[in-house]
Amino acid sequence: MRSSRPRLPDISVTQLEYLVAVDQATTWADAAKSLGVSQSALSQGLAQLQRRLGIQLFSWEGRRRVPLEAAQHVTDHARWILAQTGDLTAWAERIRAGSAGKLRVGMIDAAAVDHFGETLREFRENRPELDLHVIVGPSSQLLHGLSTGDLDLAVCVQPDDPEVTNVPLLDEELLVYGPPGVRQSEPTRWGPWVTFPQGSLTRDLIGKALRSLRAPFEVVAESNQPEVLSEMVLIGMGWTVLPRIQAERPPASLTPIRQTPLLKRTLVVATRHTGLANPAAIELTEQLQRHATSMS
Amino acid sequence: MRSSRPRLPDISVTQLEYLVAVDQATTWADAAKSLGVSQSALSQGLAQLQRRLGIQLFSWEGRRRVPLEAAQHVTDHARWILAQTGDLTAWAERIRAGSAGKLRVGMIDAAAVDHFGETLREFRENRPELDLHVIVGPSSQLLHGLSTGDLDLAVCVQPDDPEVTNVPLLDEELLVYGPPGVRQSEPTRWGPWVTFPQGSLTRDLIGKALRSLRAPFEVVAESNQPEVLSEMVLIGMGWTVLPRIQAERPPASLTPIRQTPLLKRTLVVATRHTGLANPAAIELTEQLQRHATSMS
DNA sequence: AGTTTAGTTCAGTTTTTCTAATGTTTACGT
DNA sequence: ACGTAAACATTAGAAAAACTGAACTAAACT
Repeated sequence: MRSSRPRLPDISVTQLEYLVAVDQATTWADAAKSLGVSQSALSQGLAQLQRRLGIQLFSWEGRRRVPLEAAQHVTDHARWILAQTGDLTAWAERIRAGSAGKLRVGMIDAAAVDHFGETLREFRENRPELDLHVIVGPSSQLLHGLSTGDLDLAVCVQPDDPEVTNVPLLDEELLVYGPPGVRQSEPTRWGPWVTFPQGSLTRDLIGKALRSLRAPFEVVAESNQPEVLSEMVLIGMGWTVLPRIQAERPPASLTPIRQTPLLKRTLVVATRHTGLANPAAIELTEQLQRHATSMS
Repeated sequence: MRSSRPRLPDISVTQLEYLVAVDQATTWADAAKSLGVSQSALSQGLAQLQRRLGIQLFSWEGRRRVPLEAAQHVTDHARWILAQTGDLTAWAERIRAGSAGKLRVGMIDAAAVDHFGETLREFRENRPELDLHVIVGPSSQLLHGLSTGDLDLAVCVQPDDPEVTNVPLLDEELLVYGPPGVRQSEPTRWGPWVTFPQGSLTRDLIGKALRSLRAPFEVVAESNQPEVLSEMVLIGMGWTVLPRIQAERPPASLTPIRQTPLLKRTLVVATRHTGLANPAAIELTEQLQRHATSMS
């Protein structure tokens, strides 16, 4: 299993950065500016990348370049590689700085507010030297942040993504809530629904659970904010499915249609699996696990 | 979640190549030769890498350089990054060549010979344009090959490695075999054992299973080749645990101590999880799955 | 002590990548 | 329709990076 690779054609990290930048900016000139290089450098760099890979990544549409399908694949992969090299330099930085450094954490709202607010506060308090940054958002966004290297760690709904390592923290029970005055009835007569937007992992779980009960899943309103969903249920827009902790809390407290949960969702700590783990990330994970088990 | 990274310090792919080359060669001069560059280039490149990372990777021992502990971590990570960029260029090459290309497959002996020999033959026959290369070895070696980018796909014992995606193929039952003439007895009186060498995944499974039966696990002989283990049992060296298909086959056919299996091991298809999958790898995986299910 | 070995350093060259300026094509406004 | 702006390419030259060959240092052998 001796390697002796046939020497990779030198695709440079810089060129991959160009590719990602172009994907995020509206125009190549913008992308160049965001990287602090000339527009010419970016243009030449991308041309070079195409030559080295030997495939076309962009085509023309009027006076602007549009990514071919191939470009999207390469860009995704490039993001991943950049995240990895980022891990490498970040790790080196930590070694140099004697293990303090930076930790960027993502959390879904329920985790940040209801389950682990206290954990987070405590963690931050105990490590004043750590540059801790917390981002709250839906799971899908957090996972994207992980894969682009914008986050080191995320507490989110358990994903089905092999590119991410996850360790379970706790199970949350989700119940069905209807507008005030609605009484028990068979699932087939439930709905319509107000719930999380498309792309939400929790929405997918809810959809699956309802379908397996033969309940219709017609969605009439969407929001990522559970408080908004609660309000909509209260004003009679429709039904929803939420974790108890989010639904049965002032100011818009709901009462469930039935006490038995519709489904459970598992909250996990997700990370890029890297051999070069951030010690702060490890400690936070351990602390989260401790708090999670002490809660259940 | 806009990225706008702080621009990575230019860790170059070439420098990472130097690092793994140095790790594999006995001397830096050798490493340089294996890459086809001057020894001076390699020396300067590594010096540069240390400066960019800001940490020391090597120290002195007499007139030669020895890797510090940090170097090992960085090297492992570098291997991974190189494998990923390798995937990128390989993918591009496939696109260019109209989806033919190269596929390097690893298999453990039982898979290559007993379970999937026919599958492999058929696959190769149906794709004469494909440059297929098969390597047979123990699971641990195959997994290492995956992580270094030397293999695209491996059929091996299910590993516990988050860096690798695996899909189960089939379960194999492993039974306990003793020297000729030995009769049934309680597990505490089994052994001594001839089995796979340290580091073998299957050996670990066997060790665990035996311990849970309170059977002693004293090993008196080791080999990666099941035929060798069989022979050793026949000449009375000790006991062993093997898949039925490998133990009960001429020329050295054994009979099990008891009919109930000691444990099951799961064979899987393992790959690096890359968004840029090799279509040939996908097809082979599917074919393996079909054959596996039709067998059970 | 003399020679070989392992790796560094230096000077000069080649390669790569950059900037600045200019060129080309398309879109837009009046 | 014509001038102008926008989006990217191209070119030339400068700057940076990477490489080679040769000289250099220090340890290890003989």
